[in-house]
Amino acid sequence: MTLEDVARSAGVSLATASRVLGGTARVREDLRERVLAAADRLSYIPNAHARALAGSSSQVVGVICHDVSDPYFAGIAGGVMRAAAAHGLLVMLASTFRDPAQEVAYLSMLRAQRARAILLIGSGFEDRAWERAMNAELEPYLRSGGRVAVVSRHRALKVDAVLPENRAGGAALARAMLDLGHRDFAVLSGPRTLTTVADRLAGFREALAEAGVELPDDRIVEESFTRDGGYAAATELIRRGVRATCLFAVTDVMAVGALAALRDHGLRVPQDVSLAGFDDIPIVRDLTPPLTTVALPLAEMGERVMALALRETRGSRARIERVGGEVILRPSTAPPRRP
Amino acid sequence: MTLEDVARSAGVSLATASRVLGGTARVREDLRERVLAAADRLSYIPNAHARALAGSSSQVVGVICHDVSDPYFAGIAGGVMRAAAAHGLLVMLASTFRDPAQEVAYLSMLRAQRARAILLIGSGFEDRAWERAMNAELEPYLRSGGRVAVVSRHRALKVDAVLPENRAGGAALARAMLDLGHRDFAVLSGPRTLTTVADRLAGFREALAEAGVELPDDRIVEESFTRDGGYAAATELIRRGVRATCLFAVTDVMAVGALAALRDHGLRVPQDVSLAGFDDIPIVRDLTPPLTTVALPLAEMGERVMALALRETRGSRARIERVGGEVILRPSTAPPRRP
DNA sequence: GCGCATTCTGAAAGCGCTTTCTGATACCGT
DNA sequence: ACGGTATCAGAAAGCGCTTTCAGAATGCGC
Repeated sequence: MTLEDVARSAGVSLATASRVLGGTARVREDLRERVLAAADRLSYIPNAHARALAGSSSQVVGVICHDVSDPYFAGIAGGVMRAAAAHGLLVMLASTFRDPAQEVAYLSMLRAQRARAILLIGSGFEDRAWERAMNAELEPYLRSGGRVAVVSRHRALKVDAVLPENRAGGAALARAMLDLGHRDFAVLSGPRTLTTVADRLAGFREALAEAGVELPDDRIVEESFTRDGGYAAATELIRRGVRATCLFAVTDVMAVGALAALRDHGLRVPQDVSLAGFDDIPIVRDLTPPLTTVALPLAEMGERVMALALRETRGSRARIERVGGEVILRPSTAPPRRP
Repeated sequence: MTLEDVARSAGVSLATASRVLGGTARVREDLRERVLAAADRLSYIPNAHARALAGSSSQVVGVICHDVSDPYFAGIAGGVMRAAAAHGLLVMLASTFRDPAQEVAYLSMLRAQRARAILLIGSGFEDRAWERAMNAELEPYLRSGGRVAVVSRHRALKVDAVLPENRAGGAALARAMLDLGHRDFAVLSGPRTLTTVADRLAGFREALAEAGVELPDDRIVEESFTRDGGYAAATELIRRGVRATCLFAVTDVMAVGALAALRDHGLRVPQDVSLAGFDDIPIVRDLTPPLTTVALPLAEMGERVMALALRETRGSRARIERVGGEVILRPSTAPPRRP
């Protein structure tokens, strides 16, 4: 079933049928209706490939994230899909499972698909080779008219970005904990080669330093960026006998694991130790105790990054939108027990 | 940068370059290398549209689900992506946000994209018009060689399917609760027009009936399929003064909301009331108390439905794979308090 | 050293669509 | 009633690739 069939069945030329279905130009009303009727009658489905090839448009945007099944990315992806739907776009979603090489590979595939825009969601890697490879893909893509926007990347790329207030959020959280009276901290960290982690940690540390509180390196445990990573990190801290009154997990997902580990070791939150996370994924308010965290408007971030990628932008420079960073105090943090 | 440029730069014909890059036929070693070198030198990126148009392959599979940001779908989507990556496929993911019309629209878009396979994830709707529209899209797609596989649909569609043991799981859960000594039940239900809900409910009810236990309709509260829906449903039950000793939320996500509602109303789980869910999304084991539920291997379901869609299948009939259904007893359920 | 079978390469025909470009038709003023 | 200007339909040229089809080059046996 091709356009030609439709045209023939409607008794008009191929060009006219194309104009009607594409809405490209004015066509006399009666012809228009005949074409539409024919298309309907034959249940014609246009071939997106032929369209893209001839026209060079493409109704597809590509999204690359670390892992869709992680609530953080799932939340952002939800926002992206909503925005895409509003524009009649299709989304190609790829999970790299945190493998830099996969990310480059997907980028290249999305280029081959002539995606109208490419969104990179989630932390970049501190890795020179990866960075070079990414830029080698991105730069020609941009030059060929592709649009790129990112969430949570470092500034190496000169593209539009939605930037969570990682550093400021970390700092705000630290101040909030200091205000509660805490002086002994420990951090459950993800891989520090991820910019997101580095930023959150840096902000947290700086705010502590400003208050004259040290955060020695042995108070930072580095584990994978998952629930089990959080569990392992908290367990390790306990094993080491670290006597902190407040734990900061750099993501909520890790905090969930940490909470389980603390409970399993007979520590009560917040009576024995306070625990805070980062992201405000939906579930954390339903934990027991509900988790103090730094809020990020996940779905909105997805919508905004999509909007950035779609905006007309001939010549204007990269736009940065900062979001979130507000501390949400919940019962998982409390003043430290008087010794 | 087209294949022609590569061919010219390598000093071979277009056809030869195509054969080398497509791996379609044997090409003399030295020519092969020259083509590869030229492609690399020019950082050639093939045009997937031209490829699909000429060849009729397509490296893309389409996935339609209700909502990626829901942990249930996110988990399955994770499995799908993993399987897709293993086959070098790209995934177009669409969220319908539970709108049947959207589902049909996406199906049509994916057809236009000539997706190699289309996966429908999640409950179907009990809606004749929708069913007709879906079949009208699906049938020609299948006839044109497209592959379709589903997770959790009813049998109206004659396609490969991964079917969670909704009915059997509901029944098994009911029996487990009966074994604990419960006789007074209430159900926090999602829209019963969704086949998934209907099946879980039916299984649950049947098993109760077999034990001579009634589940009157006023013990079933129907709310939206979300955390807040669960909260609302539990609140409504409390408002009505229903004195059940065991609550069954038809999805874990609803159970999360229900747990919050119960706590907010001063009811302890499981001392005052037992609560069970369905799906075993990752978070529920970290709730307080950890939630009894019926396990579904989400990621595996994603991988299997992808495998079904990809298998060679000239002529063979639709294959059904049943998964999950095992009751996981956790502390959210306990014997009822002796009155 | 010749003929034939066997690879392998190149020319060319599409795949289904968009978009000039050209030509036909209708409409306006005078 | 006529030339000139808008409108609008149709023919045809690609978009970048795959894949026949036919022909060139190679290898083999005798």
